[in-house]
Amino acid sequence: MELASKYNPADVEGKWYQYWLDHKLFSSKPDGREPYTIVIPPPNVTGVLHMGHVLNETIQDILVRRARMDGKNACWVPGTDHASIATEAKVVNRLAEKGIKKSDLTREEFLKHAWEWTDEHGGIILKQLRKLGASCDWDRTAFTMDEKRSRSVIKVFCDLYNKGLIYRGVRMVNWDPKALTALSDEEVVYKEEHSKLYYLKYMLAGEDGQPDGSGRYAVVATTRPETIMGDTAMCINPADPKNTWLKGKKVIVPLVNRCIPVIEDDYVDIEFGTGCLKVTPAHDVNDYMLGEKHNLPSIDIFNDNGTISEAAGLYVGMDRFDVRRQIAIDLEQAGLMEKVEDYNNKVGFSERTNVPIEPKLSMQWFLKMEHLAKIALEPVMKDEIRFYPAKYKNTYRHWMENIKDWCISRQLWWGHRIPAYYLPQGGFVVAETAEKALELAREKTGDKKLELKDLRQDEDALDTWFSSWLWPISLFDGINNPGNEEIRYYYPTSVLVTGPDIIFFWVARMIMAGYEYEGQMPFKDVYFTGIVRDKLGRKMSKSLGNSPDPLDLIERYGADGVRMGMMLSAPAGNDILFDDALCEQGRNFNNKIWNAFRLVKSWQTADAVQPESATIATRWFAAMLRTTAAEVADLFGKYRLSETLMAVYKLFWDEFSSWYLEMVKPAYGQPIDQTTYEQTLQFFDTLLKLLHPFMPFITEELWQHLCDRQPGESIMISPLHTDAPTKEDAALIAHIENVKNIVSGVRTVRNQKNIAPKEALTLEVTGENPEAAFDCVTMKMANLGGISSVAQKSGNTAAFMVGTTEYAVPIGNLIDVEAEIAKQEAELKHLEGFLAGVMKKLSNERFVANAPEAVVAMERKKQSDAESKIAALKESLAQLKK
RNA sequence: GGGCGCUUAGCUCAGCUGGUUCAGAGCGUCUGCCUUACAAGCAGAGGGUCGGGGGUUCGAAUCCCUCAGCGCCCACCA
Repeated sequence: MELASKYNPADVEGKWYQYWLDHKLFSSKPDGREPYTIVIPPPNVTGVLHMGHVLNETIQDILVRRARMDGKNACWVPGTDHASIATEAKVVNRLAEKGIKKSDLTREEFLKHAWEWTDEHGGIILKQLRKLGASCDWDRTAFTMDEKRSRSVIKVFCDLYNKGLIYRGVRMVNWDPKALTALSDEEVVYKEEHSKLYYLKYMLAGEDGQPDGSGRYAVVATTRPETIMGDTAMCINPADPKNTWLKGKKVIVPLVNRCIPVIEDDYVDIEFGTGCLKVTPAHDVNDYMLGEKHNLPSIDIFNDNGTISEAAGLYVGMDRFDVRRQIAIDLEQAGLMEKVEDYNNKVGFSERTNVPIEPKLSMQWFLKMEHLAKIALEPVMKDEIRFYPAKYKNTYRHWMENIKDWCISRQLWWGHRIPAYYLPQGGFVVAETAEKALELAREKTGDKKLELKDLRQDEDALDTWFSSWLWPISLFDGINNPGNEEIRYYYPTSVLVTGPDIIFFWVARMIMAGYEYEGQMPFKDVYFTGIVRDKLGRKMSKSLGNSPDPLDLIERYGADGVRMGMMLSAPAGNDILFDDALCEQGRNFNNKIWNAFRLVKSWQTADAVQPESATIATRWFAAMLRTTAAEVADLFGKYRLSETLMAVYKLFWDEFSSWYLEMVKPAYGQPIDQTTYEQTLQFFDTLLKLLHPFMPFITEELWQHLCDRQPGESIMISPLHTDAPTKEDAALIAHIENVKNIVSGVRTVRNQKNIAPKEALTLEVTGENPEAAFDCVTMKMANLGGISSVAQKSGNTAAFMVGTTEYAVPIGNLIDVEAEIAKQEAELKHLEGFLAGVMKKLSNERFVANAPEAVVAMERKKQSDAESKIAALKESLAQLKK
């Protein structure tokens, strides 16, 4: 078999992915094994793969693949989200391009377009995931709006309604004037804006003031002068001395000339502006509260699209921002504007359409959250559900403890339609189907002649998250079919991998639904990833053009290379500074593995006795492997994946390739003994398995080549088994660590003296040789002709220390006495300083008295070690100076 | 305004309940090598006193206080 000297991912990735699919290796069914379940955070159905997905899905795939090799029944369920508002916006835009307005279509016609769009673009992202190597059980692919999921949503809505947790009412909500729908509080993003603070004159009514600006007036500071048409009161703080004169008065709204009362409420901040607040109950949350409290009328001056309504009387039909500009001019001209100041304030924007939201009174459906928050808080605080990193527990608690009711209705068509049916005689019923609704309606009204056509279903759809929050349950049909085999087996899921930005949108609500509908947590662990940024720390964005196309990266570096690049810098919860160079490192590592494999497979075997150096090498590497495998298992348990990868990386590159393979490598053209060869293949097998979760493709390719495999065999389902490290392992590893240091010492001498690696040297050990048992390894690795113990090293040597032992390489006339003296004197100085520090500690009575014995003993050992090193150095220097 | 987190080598980060191998890793840098697995490589080297200040302690990167800078989340100040 011929292997190219460079690994080419394109040759193997597609092949093995198909192989895994063909042999159904991703599929999972309940059985006697321990389940390991992950549900994918469903990407938007019409979305395309971006770097955030790559991070998230790579982590999930690593966890799932590892669990599979640990002998668990791993099930990773894929799917997509209908993303109500986002998708509807896309469809609306697309129709607009064709010159079609949404308002010209019926609901049915619009939905037909939406489904076409979904069928056309839907699932592209899932196809892209396959390129990454994602081992999802594709047969389970779900959609939040497919039949089962939809039925679950409707059933849950009805249930919550019947429990009295869902209600309908007129409330102040966040209105998106572009999407023409209400939003939940979580969908509003506040941004700092440079705006103006306008100081408006409100003339006193009656004898004191005149509408033309002469006479007495009060000044109100506002950022939104365009809302004055909705003013129904002015409010002052009763404790505000500078405004007492206004008590009980009436003022005139500028331009509008409406007479409104001055009310008093300690809500008003005396320090802000003039201490006078205009009250617009229809267009500000706080004003709404004031309006309720003081029984003020409410004038809704906006249309749904943000233009001024008839009710305003002025500027009718103009856009809200145009009015702001115009009214400032008009106020100025009327002499009713005292001044304008620059001002920074926070403005709420719609998360999806990015237009400023308008607080608006409207009839919406709400879910009461108090009960749900209560059942969901404790399990997280008590670590029954563990957050990684744990700091998000605080965030979670704060939200849960300050929770408000969830506005779940959206004035959209793309989504789950609210199953409420209005009756001709008023009122409504809530039922899972129209037929059941009719039954209920007949019961409720006593009118047996009611027909389906008499009922009118609510036009609104549900918030997208009202389906996502059921995801871990609905994927196993636990809502429609409670207690079924799948839900019992796979639920609760093992871990949720997601970003902290959706902790409220999704994570918290899934926990609520989990306890409400399954009586237990939806997942045991939550792994919060960071945000993927570019190497300068900027968020990736289309406008900056700093977001690489994942598929392009895969083409350049291979999927394994990209996965590794991503994971090299991905500690849980920290932002990821992504750099192509990391993928390059990943690709290089692939190549390293590839070439190590080529070396091993190039060896011819012979029926020969295993050399002692190889015996030691295999014993040592076996110890190394056990030790690292244990470390890896531990790190996996803590979700410290980048560290896990680094541990395996170093094991393969440094320990296996640079040390082990060199230790056992036969001379050029020579065969290797059978024992060592088989042992090496065994090591390779385990190494590939340790690597497989991180780099599935190359490991499968090489594992298949490692020995003859049967069709259907695969590394991804072959168990990873390693023994626990032993005490002897640690001792052996420590010895070889010394050997490595000795070898490095000799190599440094070679480097400094320009001695070719081929030229054999000899080594002198002053005094007893502590690593004599490993001399054969030292000799091979450092290319030494011999190692001898001497009482005193010979002249013309380059010396170095390992531990407390002095080693010397005779280098004949290559010696540079001056340089050698300088080097040793520098070391001597350093050691003397070190010893002085140790002595200071030991001469401190309080240290000796208070510190634990072991610590004091350690200092004593440091002292004696330093003293013996110093003695050796002094002797060596004396000799050099002769 | 409230809360959380961060500040350790040029870069990205690890250092848990204070004391052995505590000043580390990877990358980058520098030097020498095309040595028949790998130049996407090999061998070697240099580099920080742990943001500033104070405190607790026999002993602090590690605990406490404080200052500075950065980041995130939440909040109705018009």
